[in-house]
Amino acid sequence: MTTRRYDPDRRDRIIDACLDLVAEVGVAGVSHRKVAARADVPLGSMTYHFAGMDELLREAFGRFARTVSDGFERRMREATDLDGARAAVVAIITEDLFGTQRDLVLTHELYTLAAREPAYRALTNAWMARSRAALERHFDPATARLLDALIEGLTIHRALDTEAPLPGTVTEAVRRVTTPR
Amino acid sequence: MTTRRYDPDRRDRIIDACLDLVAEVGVAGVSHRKVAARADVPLGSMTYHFAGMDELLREAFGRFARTVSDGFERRMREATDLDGARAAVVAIITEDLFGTQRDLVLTHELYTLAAREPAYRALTNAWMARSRAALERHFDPATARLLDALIEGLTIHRALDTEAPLPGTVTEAVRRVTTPR
DNA sequence: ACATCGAGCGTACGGACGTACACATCGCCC
DNA sequence: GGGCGATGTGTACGTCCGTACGCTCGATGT
Repeated sequence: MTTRRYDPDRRDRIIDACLDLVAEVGVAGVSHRKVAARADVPLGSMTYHFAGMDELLREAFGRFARTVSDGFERRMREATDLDGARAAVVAIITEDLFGTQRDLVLTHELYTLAAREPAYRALTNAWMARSRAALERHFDPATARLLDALIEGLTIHRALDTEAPLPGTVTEAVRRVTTPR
Repeated sequence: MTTRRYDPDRRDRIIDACLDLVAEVGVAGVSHRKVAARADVPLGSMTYHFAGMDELLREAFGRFARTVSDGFERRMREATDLDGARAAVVAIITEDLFGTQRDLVLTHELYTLAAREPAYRALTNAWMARSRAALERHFDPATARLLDALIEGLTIHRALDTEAPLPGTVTEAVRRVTTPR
């Protein structure tokens, strides 16, 4: 029989399907049924593995945040000196985060949830704490904080503003912020 | 008779009710019925005044963006010199935007829509263009751009990060970004 | 070989949703 | 004053939703 009984990755597959779906149609557009179809699991599996949509979303965004955060940390770890660190920050802004529509959308969906519900804020807190810690390998705490905010803002504006950015803008921004006086 | 026939503000009331509702339960949680109940209009009015939820949301967020943008512009217009402008930017970050949970949530809801659907990106574009123009009363274009991004990032981090900000952080950030070398 | 048990599934139910459309009510013009 | 477009409303329909729950069937121990 081709029954699928015993399939230990099922739970993971559901989470991944959920993330994909959120990226496509937004939190507003997901339903147990759509996720189930996308993950190719029976509807009943949804309530079996997750207490409700909220639990599923929290796990999905937890995974997402961890993934992005890992990339961030790697970039910063690979930088060996101050200029390298600056370059890494520029790369994060212009390549990593701007790169895929998917990550952009998911990030905003998460922020939106976090803005309203404290449960999700735990995820954003952890994420930001990791970013700051990674930056503090190379910069003093106050600068790390500013840099983190700057990364956020530049990323958003690059994504949500069709106006072409002036070349060198990002590099210049990083230089200013990382230059105390 | 207490019939409500002729009530020219009805359309506006619906839009306001929609914004309130979005702030409370998110775009994911709004429905024609809930908006109608909140605005105290019959369900039929919804489809009568708006072609669909999308049209309503676009109008609602258009109004919201314009309102916030007006405040921003006023702040910048009232500043008379460079230091005044810097102080105005600090005030925007620490008072205006961080002030109310409602505005925070609505901003993110809008960004989320804009991240996925180009139709909403027109709104964010216009908003950002106005911000930049207002900043350019006092700063050169490149700096205005950076400042705008910085405002964005600092606001978000203040809102989504429970870690208490170091005092003077914002002031220092604005000083660094507005000091070319 | 087979009994048992619990993990996992399919289905069916009640409710909320958006929308279409027939109808009520109004302002206006004669 | 009374008929008639235009404006606005109530309702009913089909769709899709989440979840509860009884049943199936594979794994395991003997």
